[in-house]
Amino acid sequence: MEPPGGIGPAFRGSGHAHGACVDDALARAEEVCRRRGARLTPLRRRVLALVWRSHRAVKAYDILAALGGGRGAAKPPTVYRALDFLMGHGLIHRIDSLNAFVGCPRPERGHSAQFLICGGCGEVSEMDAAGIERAITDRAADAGFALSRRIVELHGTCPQCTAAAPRA
Amino acid sequence: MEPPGGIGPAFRGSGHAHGACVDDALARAEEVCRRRGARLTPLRRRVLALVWRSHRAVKAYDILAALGGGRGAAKPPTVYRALDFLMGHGLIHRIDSLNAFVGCPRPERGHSAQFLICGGCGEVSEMDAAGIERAITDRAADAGFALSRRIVELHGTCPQCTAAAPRA
DNA sequence: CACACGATGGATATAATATAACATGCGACG
DNA sequence: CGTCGCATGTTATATTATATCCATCGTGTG
Repeated sequence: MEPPGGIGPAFRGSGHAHGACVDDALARAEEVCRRRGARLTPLRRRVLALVWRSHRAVKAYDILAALGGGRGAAKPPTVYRALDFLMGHGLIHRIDSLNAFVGCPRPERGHSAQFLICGGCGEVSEMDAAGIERAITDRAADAGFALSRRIVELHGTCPQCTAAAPRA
Repeated sequence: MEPPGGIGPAFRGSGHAHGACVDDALARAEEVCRRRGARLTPLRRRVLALVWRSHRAVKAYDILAALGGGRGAAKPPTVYRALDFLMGHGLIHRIDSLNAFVGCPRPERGHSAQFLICGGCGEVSEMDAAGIERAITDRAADAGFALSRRIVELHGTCPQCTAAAPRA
């Protein structure tokens, strides 16, 4: 079974049914696209499933390889275009500090997320913390700065990895 | 007077004495290195000055080019090594969402910064907002997550560019 | 002085990430 | 049927970053 999911504000322990988790994500994606008249083509669906293979951030070239990087196979633009589409519809997020991508657990809601990124297991957990959001909004307003994109990527160690660490 | 250029929470207008601003930054860097026994060599100093040429984030390969990218000239590792040194001593910050670097206006203080990045003029303003910091710390603690690096990069439009914009 | 050592930077090569530009297939719709 | 637009394929290249090995230089030590 896959490494477990950092969905929701807490990292999850080991036992979660990741298959169902992926299926849910794909179902939500279908729904979102259907409502918007966007086309979740087989390629895009495949890329989305690959992003959801784990709860870690996935690199574009790993997706490329998984699609079959050899001859007659996928080329970089194919992957980047699919990723652009998925990002455009909020189905995945880019983690800039890793040059990598994670599935969004709540694509329905336009949200501005914060990410907890564990350096031990690599899991990425998405939060939508109103307090952080508000502090940022307030401070930007103080500066007269009109916000567009907010990037909050928090690196550290998740509870499971902290517990598993032999010692400091 | 504040150190210039996007320093402090406010963006500055056009007229500031940038030469003095760079000189100050270099002087602060000398001081920081001296106190730590670190060597701000001519190369590193030159790279730092190039980062400070503007208050925008500077790309590694632009620095490379400015050092003389031609024959007999600087190669990528030279630049990246200098940048690593400067980051290690808190003299510059990396802006992950731009793959670029900005000078740190307050290298003396270990701080965790937030960046306002104007999409119009490209200026980057560093903040150290206690409220944002606290919200992040609290929320990470809630999740049992041990923070190491915090990345807060806020894209948008600065007051000057907003004012200059023809209309919405 | 001779020498070892560590820090610095040079040189070569390549890895990793991303996009530009143009071509092809294919379904919708008049 | 024609053609329009979108998705994808194809080729090439741009951009960002690192690995590895080597040369130089100052410093401390025998």
